[in-house]
Amino acid sequence: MRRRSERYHHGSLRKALLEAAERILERDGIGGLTLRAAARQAGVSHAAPKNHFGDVAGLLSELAAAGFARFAAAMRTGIRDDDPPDRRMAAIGSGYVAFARAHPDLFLLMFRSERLDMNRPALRVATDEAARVLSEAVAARRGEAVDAVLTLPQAAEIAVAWSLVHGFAMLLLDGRLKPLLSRLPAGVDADALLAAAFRAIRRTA
Amino acid sequence: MRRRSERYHHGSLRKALLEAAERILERDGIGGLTLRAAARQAGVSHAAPKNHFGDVAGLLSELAAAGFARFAAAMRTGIRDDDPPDRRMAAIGSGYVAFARAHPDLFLLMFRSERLDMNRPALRVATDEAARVLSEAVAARRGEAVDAVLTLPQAAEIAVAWSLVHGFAMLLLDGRLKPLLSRLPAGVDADALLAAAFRAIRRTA
DNA sequence: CGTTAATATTGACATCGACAACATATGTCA
DNA sequence: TGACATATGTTGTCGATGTCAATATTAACG
Repeated sequence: MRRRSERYHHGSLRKALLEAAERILERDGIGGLTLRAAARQAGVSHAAPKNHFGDVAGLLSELAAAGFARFAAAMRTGIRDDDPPDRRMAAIGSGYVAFARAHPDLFLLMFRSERLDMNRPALRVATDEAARVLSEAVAARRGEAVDAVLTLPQAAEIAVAWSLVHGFAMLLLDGRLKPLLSRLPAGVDADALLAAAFRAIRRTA
Repeated sequence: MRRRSERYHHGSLRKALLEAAERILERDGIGGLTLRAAARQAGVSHAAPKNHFGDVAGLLSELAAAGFARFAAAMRTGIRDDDPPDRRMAAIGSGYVAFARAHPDLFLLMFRSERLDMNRPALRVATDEAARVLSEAVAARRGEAVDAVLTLPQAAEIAVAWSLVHGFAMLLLDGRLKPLLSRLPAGVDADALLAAAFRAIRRTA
């Protein structure tokens, strides 16, 4: 048995390519993540990824799908079953933004539809799972069961919660909140601003 | 005097390239907008844009700057001076999302920091101008003057309003709200959902 | 053991951003 | 007016990328 680097067949190239891709994402950002770069990082030829992912959208979509699975798990870990609904919502929202800040390039990739293939089953499943976290929390706060069909007020409450945390995360990652933060007293960072935003919403809800 | 297509010097190539770029953006989306494509569309050689914009980030940044100027103007046109503050806020928010829907690819470009050069003076000026629209409206609603330094509640209110409309617009453009909309009664579209979201916020504020 | 399918490599092509060298027009100043 | 410096465009090239076709190697399975 030859050393792995000399073997013609890798054995688990699919997983290796996904790990390579994520490493590149962390190191070089979204711009550095190319098919050929992933192949290099995994130590295979430039055309090897084609067998496992088809095209570049395939690789990115599978990576995004794995990201959404971890994303959903991260949002759930912050909540406890005996938390009051309001507190659960805030915990989920904080988890949403915390994940975006912890894995900024992965998060941006996950929401860059133009480079993804939303028809990939893995990606659909993963996005649905993540969306369910928020949807269930809103239903619980309203004291209603989760149903296939939504009322407009239900949907509006989901849209408000989701848009708020998503917008905050995107603006933060894009550096657009910097001018706002720089006009605040020293020591007030993005976390404090988000917490204050939650309070402002709560006060009026 | 030769016909324009035969002239060596274009005369107003900078403007022509920006117009070409915007047309490509509308027709082919962000992925089709390249330096060479803009040059082709303008009828000049592939290296001509270099003299006016330096690199690709330069062209995209100038295009984004022009977009932000129109964006700020669009948000302002919806408001009337005799409107109550709450109504002004809603009008600005609607204008925000309406612009994103009317010019989706331009909007996405405007917030894609990785492809922009935020150090370009024109872009800084334009983003500041757009941010001021929201900032002033929040100050007016709170009955406070616009000041260089912000209190945390002021900033939180700006962050809430901005994040809400920005998140809604981004999720909508990325197609992420489709599952939510499909679970709503027939006839409820994105506009209705946004209006309901504003009502939900207002009710608690 | 032999055949078929899966997996990986090599080589090629069109396109892109960037750069260098060169061509042409504009404008300025003596 | 005329020469010269500068701004504006063109051509050619380079390395990198995604994709495809052709080929080589291995695994799977009867």
